[in-house]
Amino acid sequence: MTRQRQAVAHAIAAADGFRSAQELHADLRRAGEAIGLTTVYRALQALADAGEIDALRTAGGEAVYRRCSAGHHHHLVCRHCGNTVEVAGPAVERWAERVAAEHGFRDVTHQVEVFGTCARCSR
Amino acid sequence: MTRQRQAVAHAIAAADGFRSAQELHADLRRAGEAIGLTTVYRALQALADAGEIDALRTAGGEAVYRRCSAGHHHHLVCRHCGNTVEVAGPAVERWAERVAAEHGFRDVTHQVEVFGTCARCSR
DNA sequence: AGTGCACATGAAAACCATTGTCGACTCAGA
DNA sequence: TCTGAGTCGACAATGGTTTTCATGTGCACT
Ligand SMILES: [Zn+2]
Ligand SMILES: [Zn+2]
Ligand SMILES: [Zn+2]
Ligand SMILES: [Zn+2]
Repeated sequence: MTRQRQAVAHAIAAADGFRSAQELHADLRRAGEAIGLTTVYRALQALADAGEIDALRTAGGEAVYRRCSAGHHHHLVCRHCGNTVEVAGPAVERWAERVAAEHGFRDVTHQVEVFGTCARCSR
Repeated sequence: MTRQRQAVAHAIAAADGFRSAQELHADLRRAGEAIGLTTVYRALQALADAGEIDALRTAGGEAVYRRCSAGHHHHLVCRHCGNTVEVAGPAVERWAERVAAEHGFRDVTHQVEVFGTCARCSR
């Protein structure tokens, strides 16, 4: 683990909610870290491959990342401020398994995201 | 509705599963339709805005579209052949509403996709 | 310290889906 | 036929991401 990768891992761990590669790069530079944009992309990809962070794509096509506790769970995301709540969904897990089995599908995975306006932003 | 938009609507209706704008454009050209790529993008966007097709983004950042029956539902997608089954999910709807309400979120939407290997592809 | 080597870095260039521009075209209505 | 609103599409621009490649760095072994 190099200094740069540690810096990226730390930056994403310190951030709340979503951060794009470019934002993280700007954050790190602002904090005085000497790191290239390419390296940030590579570090994020490595972290995502290792399952230590979660990656998804915005409607605009930008990849965004977030730190993510271990274990399977889903997210409730404020579409205004990006604030994210991790939620468990046993009902969804069972539903996904059942509906897949009914249609003969195997090796099932699923993707569930709930978007809304959080209490703070709707005030 | 112009000839070009009809062609796009027809092409996506005839296709099974996902198709990107560029693929549809290639399909149409191959079929002898004189249509520009820009127009395909605009037609797809119009159809998506009208709720007549479903849009989502691949992991590679490409936007893909599929014909989609009216009404709210989710999809069970074969990750090998792209074969798609529309499924209703009342249990998921309720779960999403409840979990959002518990955290004070409003104006809730959700995105649920189930991926697996279909019966034909797992043989 | 010196050498060798595998791997990480990062600036710049390439990539590529998507969007903007703008002149040409279509067609309905006056 | 004139007019105007709307559509089309070749081309250029945009912008996030990936690739390239020359350089740097950590590390084992002497
Ligand atoms: Zn919020
Ligand atoms: Zn789940
Ligand atoms: Zn299949
Ligand atoms: Zn639903």
